[in-house]
Amino acid sequence: MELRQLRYFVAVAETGNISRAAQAIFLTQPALSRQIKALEGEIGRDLLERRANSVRLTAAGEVMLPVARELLQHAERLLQLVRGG
Amino acid sequence: MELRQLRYFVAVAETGNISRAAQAIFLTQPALSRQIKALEGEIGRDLLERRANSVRLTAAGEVMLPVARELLQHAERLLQLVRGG
DNA sequence: TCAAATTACGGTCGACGTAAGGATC
DNA sequence: GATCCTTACGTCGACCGTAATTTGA
Repeated sequence: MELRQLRYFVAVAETGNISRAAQAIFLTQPALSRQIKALEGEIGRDLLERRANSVRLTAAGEVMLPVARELLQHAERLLQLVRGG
Repeated sequence: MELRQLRYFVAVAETGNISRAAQAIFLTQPALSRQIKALEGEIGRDLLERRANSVRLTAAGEVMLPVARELLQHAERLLQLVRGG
């Protein structure tokens, strides 16, 4: 698991749509789809419930989202702290 | 910045020696040395003070170490939470 | 048929290992 | 000279984009 993948996951969760998320983070749909799959594989849980024209978070995804956001904010704070000091 | 690089940095900080850290995390000395350099480049601060037979943390490195540890623990908690739930 | 996701395939960039070089004790 | 760290160089894997396939409204 890497921060990059958490950023991807949060982007998808925020749009509820892999295509738009991909645009938002300047990536293609397949690339993003693959990374989410890889993340799910490593975690051992599905994070998205694939639907017709969109995706929804699974229970595991709902649990993950706020913690992933915290973690990314934590990483931002780390950078500010080390750079600022 | 990726979690992998933070894991590498913590390993180096814990041994005070790139060679031994590399052994501990099953990596070669050059690979580890490069990743630390890359991390320093991205952050914009030196993290290590290169000495004769070892390395020491710089001020920025000392600031970074505890936060990096927290962040990695945070990542572990995330995994446990998502897997356990 | 349209819009979304996935799978397949090829290319490119990055991380790694081996080997060589440099510095300090 | 021994033990570090770094630089150079080639390889392999990972991520990415394009194209093709699949699925559902």
